[in-house]
Order: sequence, then C-alpha cells, then structure tokens
Amino acid sequence: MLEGGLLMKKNSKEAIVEAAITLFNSKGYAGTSIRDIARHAKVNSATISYYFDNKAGLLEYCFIHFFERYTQKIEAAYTSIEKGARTCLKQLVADLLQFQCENSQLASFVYREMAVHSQVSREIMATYSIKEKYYLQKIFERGFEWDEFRPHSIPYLITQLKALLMMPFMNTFYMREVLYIFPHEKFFAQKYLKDIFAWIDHTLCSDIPMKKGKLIK
Amino acid sequence: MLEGGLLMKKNSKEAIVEAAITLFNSKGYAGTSIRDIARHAKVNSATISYYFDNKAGLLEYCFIHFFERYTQKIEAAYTSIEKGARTCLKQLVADLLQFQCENSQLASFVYREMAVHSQVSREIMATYSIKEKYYLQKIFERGFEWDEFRPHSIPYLITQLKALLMMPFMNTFYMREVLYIFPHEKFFAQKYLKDIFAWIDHTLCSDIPMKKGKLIK
Amino acid sequence: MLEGGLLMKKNSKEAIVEAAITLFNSKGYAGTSIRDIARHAKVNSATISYYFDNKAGLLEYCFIHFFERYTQKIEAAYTSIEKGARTCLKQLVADLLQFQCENSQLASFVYREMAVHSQVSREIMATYSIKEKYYLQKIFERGFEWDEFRPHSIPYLITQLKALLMMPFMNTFYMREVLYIFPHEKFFAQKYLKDIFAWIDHTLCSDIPMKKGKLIK
Amino acid sequence: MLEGGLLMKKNSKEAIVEAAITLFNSKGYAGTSIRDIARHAKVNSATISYYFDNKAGLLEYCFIHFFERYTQKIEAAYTSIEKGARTCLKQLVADLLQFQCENSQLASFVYREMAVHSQVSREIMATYSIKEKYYLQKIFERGFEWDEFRPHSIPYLITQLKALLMMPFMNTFYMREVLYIFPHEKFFAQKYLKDIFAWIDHTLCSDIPMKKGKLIK
DNA sequence: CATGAATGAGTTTTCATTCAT
DNA sequence: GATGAATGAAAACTCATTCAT
Repeated sequence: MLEGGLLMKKNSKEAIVEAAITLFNSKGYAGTSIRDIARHAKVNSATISYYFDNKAGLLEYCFIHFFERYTQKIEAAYTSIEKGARTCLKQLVADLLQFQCENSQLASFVYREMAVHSQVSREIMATYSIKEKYYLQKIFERGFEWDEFRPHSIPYLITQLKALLMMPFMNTFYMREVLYIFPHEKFFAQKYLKDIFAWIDHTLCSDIPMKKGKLIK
Repeated sequence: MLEGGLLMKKNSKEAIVEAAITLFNSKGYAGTSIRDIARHAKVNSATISYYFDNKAGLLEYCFIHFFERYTQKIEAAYTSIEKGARTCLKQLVADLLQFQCENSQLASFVYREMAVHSQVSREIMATYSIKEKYYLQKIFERGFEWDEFRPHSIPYLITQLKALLMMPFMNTFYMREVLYIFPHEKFFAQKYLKDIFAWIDHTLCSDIPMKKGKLIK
Repeated sequence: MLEGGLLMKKNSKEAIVEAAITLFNSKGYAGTSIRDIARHAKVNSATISYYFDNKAGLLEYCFIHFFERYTQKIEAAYTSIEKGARTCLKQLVADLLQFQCENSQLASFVYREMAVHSQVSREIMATYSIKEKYYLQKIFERGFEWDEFRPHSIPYLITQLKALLMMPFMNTFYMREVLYIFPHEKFFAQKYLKDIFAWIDHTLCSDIPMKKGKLIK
Repeated sequence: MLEGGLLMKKNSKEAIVEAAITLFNSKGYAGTSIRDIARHAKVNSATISYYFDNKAGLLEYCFIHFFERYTQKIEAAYTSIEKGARTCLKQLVADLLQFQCENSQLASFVYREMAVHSQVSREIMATYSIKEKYYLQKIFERGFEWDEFRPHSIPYLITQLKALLMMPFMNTFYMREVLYIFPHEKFFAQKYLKDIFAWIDHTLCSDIPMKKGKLIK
C-alpha cells in the first residue's frame, strides 16, 4: 500500500511504518518488538523513538493513518444519499471493501488490535467509530423512511454489515489455508461484493414481499 | 463461565485456565504476562510451567479446550441433517451461537489469536477447521441438491456464515461501547439468532423467487 | 561400571547414581538438573532429595564413591614396595589406569569438577589427595634412596605422573574426535600403559646414561 | 593479564571478558551467572547480551580469543622446523607453556569447558585442534624420518605431550593446595619446561641407547 | 519407599527507552 | 536526521527443595 514508487531512496519514516504494518499484522502489536521493526526497516531502533516517541505512538500513527482514510471513504460515499439509501449503502460498501483490499494488512491488524487496546480504542472510537455509526444510522433511517429497507434494529444491522465487511480481513490465515480465498487478489473484491449486495438486497431489503422483483443490479 | 461457585479451594489448574482466559481476552496473549495470570489465579507463577510447560502450552490448552467442544457442537447438530439442510444449519447456528455466548471471553480471544499464531493455528486448523468445513460443506451440498439453498460458492458462503457468527465476539469492546450490544446477555442470542436465520432464509435460501431461477449470476 | 548385572529390578538409588554419573560427565555438575537425573533414572525428582538430601549430597557421594576405591588401589599397590620402587610404581600405575578405564565417566567428571568445587575439593583433598601424595612420595623417596630414580623434585614428578595418568580421561571428547583414541576400549589401557612405563623407564629412571650427567639443557 | 592499568575507564566489552574469565575459571561456566559477571565487570547485565548476544556467545568468544592466539604460537614455532624436529618441538612447547602461563585462568577454564560443550567444542576442534594436530604430526613425522625421535604412534605421543603441557593448568587448585606449585609464578615455567624437555629427550628421543634394545619392559 | 503438587528464589533473556554524539 | 552504546525493568523460564500423602 505504501508503494514508495519512485526510485529515490525511501525515507526512514515510511520504511518504519511499512515494516510496522507487516509485523504488527503477522505477530501482533505486543508480539512485535521495536528492534524487530527496526531490523526490517533497516534503521536503528532509536530512530523509531525519534519519529514516534515510543511504541504506542507508532501504533497510534497506524490507527489514525487507517481510520482517517477509512472515514473519508464513508463521508465521500454518503454524498450519494440522495440517490437512495440502498444505492448509497452499496456505494459505501464497495468503497470500503476496496479500501480494505488495498490496505489489507493494515486493516487486518487494526481490527484485531482495536479489541485489545481499550485506551487507544476509546479515543479512536470517540472520533471515527462514532462518525461511522452516525452515517450508517443516517442511511438506515433514510432506508426505513423511504421503505427501502425492512425496519430493524440499527445496531444489529450495523453488526451484520460490519461482520460481512470485516470478516475476510480478520483472519486471512484461515481464509487462505482453509477456504482458499485470498482477499488481496483482484477478483476477490468483485465476487465478495456481490455477496454483500445480496445480503443488502435480500436480507436488509427483503424486497420480494415488497411487491416488485428483479433487484440485483 | 467456570463459575467455581462453592467455597472449597478450586484446584490450581482450573484457576489458571480461568485467569488466562480473562487476561488473554482483555490484554491479548502477548500482552499478558505469566505473572499476571499467576497473580489472578492466586498461584505461584512456577505452577503454570508445572501444568502447561510454558506460556505457549497454556495457550494451546485454551485453544484445544475451546475447539474440542466447538467441534462437538457441530457434529451433534449435523445429526439432524435428515430433517433438511436448512433446519440442520439453523440448529447448528443456534448451538454454536449459544456455545459462544457461554464462552464469550474464550471465543473472543481464540478467534483473535488464531490470526497471530500461525504455527499453532496450522495444527488447530488441520484438525478442527477442516472438520468444520467438512460438515458445513456437507450441509450446503445437501441444501443445493434438494433445492433448499440457492447455489453458490461454498467457501464464500462459509465466509459469510462465519462472519455473522463470529463478529459479535471478535470485538466486544466495539459492540459494547458503540452499539450498546452485550453479547453475553440473555436476550442477545435470541435476537441475533433471528438475524442469522434471516440471512439463511433470505440470502442463502432466497426462497420465494425459487421459480424464476438464476438471480445471482 | 555399576553393572547391575542380574535381572532383578535395579533399585532407585543405584539408578540415580548411574544417571548422575552419565549426566554430570556429559553436561557438568552445574549444567545438570536434578530433574534431568530423575528423568534418566526414571524416578521422581523428590526421590533424589530423599536419598541424598540435596544435589550437593549426590555429588559428594560420587566423589567419595570414586576416591574411596581409588585410594584402596593405591594402598594395595603400595604393599609391593619391597619389590623395588620402580616395580611398585608400575604396579600402581597399572592398577590406577585400569581403575580409571573401568570408571571412565566417573573419573572424567570427578577430575573436572574437583577444579570447580573448592569447598568439597578441600575436604576430599584433606583425606584422599594427601594420602595419595603420601604414598607417591614414599615410593619416590625409596626410588631416590636406592638409586632407581634420578633425583628430582617430587611435586614436579607427581605432576607429570598424574598428567599422564589423567589426561586420557579429562577430555575424552578430544581423544575420540581428534586423536581417535577411545579410553574405554580394551586395548587402550595396554598400549597406553607402555607409554607411561616408558616415561618411568626413560625420563624418571633415565637408567642407561647414569654416568654422564647434565643431559637436560 | 589484561592489566587495565591506567585510570581511564576501561571499555565495557573488555571488562566483561575479563570478569568472565575469572569467574568461569573459578566457578565453571554453568555455575557462573550473567549477573555475577556483570557485577564484577561493573556493567548492567543487559550489556553482556548487547555485546555477546547471550551467555553462550560470551563463552564462544573466550574460546576463540584463546585458540586464535594459541594457534598462532604453534604456527610461529613451526617455522623453525628446518632446525630439526627436536629443536622445533622444544620451541613449540616453550612458547605454548609461556602462553598458558600468561593466560592461566583462561587456559584453565577453556580446557575444562571443552569437555562439556560438545557442540561448541566440535566447531572449535574442526578449526583449531585439527590444525594443532596437523603441525604436531608434521613435526613428529619429520622427527621419525630423520631419526630424531623413536618411532611411535603419533596420537599416543600427542596425548602424552598435551598431558604434560596442560596438566598444571587443568587443576590449579590441586597444584596449589597439595603440591604447592603455582603455575602463574615466574619460575614455574622455567622449571617445568625442563621436565617436558626431559620427556622429549629421554622418552621421545630416547637418544643414547639407539643401538641396544630392551628399553621398554 | 517413593511421589505429585507446589513453590520461592534464581536464572537468562528481551525490551523499550535514553543519551551523547 | 539518525545512531551506537548502555541500561532498568520486566519478561519467561528453570531449578532445587519441601511437604502431605
């Protein structure tokens, strides 16, 4: 994801973040040592303290680096709300899924570590999760209002939607080794997106009893 | 869950496992120290090595303790396959959900740590996940055969089903603090079960429009 | 050495001593754990404390078990002193060499550990080494007196004699891997004994050139 | 030997090695704790890991530090081979004896620990002991060829020569307390050297009586 | 006679961090 | 901007020993 592209020597800070994402993902935050990251990034371990103050600072940077862009996707997608709740939700899901695919390692460890660092999480949630919930709520409410979605408890709907969205990134090892699904591959996003759309169309909208058929775009 | 109830001195081994589950869940495996566990279990930290050899041994014990019973639930539920795939799957989902609720902390950390300990995971998967996949596959195939389920890629269906099943336990902090859903509470299982049934009935079975086939590409 | 021969079940104490000798020899006293010994002897580690009080007690037992018999050999050989100093010394060397071969592991580790456990060594020396020195001194003095041995500093002669006697057992690994000499093999004692006799005959006695002095630079 | 003399603060690495040599010698490798060494060297115990990775690394460093210089002495002495095998061998013995005296503690514990650490020993031997054997063999073969030495099995000759050379350093406690010989003292080397020369002259060369047989009983 | 459970003290090692350069 | 040296604290683990049985 941090492609580094051009030939110029990548700077230390980027190298550190890149190494941190890889290692935090594969060994967990607490299981990764500063020196491990330094070794991977080919910098001295003091350099990490230099840029991020301490290990927690590096984690926080990763969290923010992730959620800042994550939230932007949501906000951007929400602008299409006037096209209808279902369309808007599909747009949002499509964008988030793609974002996760492009940052699969980061997404993977961020989702996992969120559960463990209650202090950091609390702050993150106060800014990002609340925002996410706010927009999803808006969309759902609009969907109920305009009879697009079958009425239902919003928290439970969010749970299901996020479950479907996050699952493939929460245990990529299982996905790979047992199901032979590779979330970073080209076609995964396309195929899986249809499945989430199916949930939207059939379970969320439950359109059939709505009177008119032929739903899926 | 391991209530310990009575006043008699609980044996050390159980006390250790109990403490480990609590702490591994709240601080992660790598973030929990042996001494922390010992302190909580009110035993000397050498006692942990005595029973489980080392920290990894304790983790493995927890994994097996979880998956052994998890797999039993699946096998038990599968016996009702002759009542039809949908009924059987619902039975299985209900049993697993209840099992998770009864062991929510254990489930929570096991699912998370699975992603990090590839070596242990590999062995666990070789025995338990493969078995789980086998039974789910059987049920889905039966469902397709008898036209109960809309035909679809089995790995992708497993992904969704497991997503819905596991999600509430993978980030209980988020569930609690943002959505105000408490997975260990009485009513949660009942309510959430309906949602998974809805997915089965509407997205998996998509039952009404059975005549006009091929909705999903 | 502790042959155990007959079919009757070897008792625990013997099994412990046997295991201790093997392990102390290959890993050193400090490098061997009580539980290691217990595992090898197929007894519970508490049994060792039961018989020998503690680890040091087991070591001391080994030391005494060795030196008691070692000293007996010396005393026995010394009885032939009236046959002449050279003959007596040869007898003594032959007996000690054979004794060492029969107890090569025990000899090996006892010699090594003597250097490390100054407290125990001090006591051992006060009883056994002093006795050994006493007899050797007697033999050398008799040899000088009767013009069998070329006069020389007794401590330096003891040094050389003990050097030749102990060397093959002090680093059996080197003997085996570099020189391809196996001190526990049948023919070793025979061959090596001749070499020590050569030292006695030529260097200690230096018999032939008795008239023309000052050979040594 | 590492005198440290001047008042300037000795660097940590040297201080550690110095302390390690002293303590490994007096208490054995396994009997010495990292913290003991650190205390003696007046550094933090983590500093040892910093420089030598771990305790085994420190041991290995000592081994190499010893054998590197030991081997150099041999190679240097070997250059005098054209002056005759006996002269060359005496040179070699004199140099090694002096080297050992100057590094008596190091020599002492290295010889002892070699017997215990088979893995490290194997590697050391593959480089140093083999080299030593090679040169000794060359000298002996030359000695046989030119009729300087009485023909004999080379491994057995090496055994005796090394026995005489190493003995005073293998159990200095015994040397001191029983024989009252102090290998690090000025005169020891001079006096003991004569004894080894006597072995070379009389037992190895057995020069005078070349014509008339019946030497060895 | 012998042991399983449990421990306290000690071990090595790892780690994040600091600081002079 | 970046680092090598060094460290204090804490981690996991090992060990000899005890004690009730």
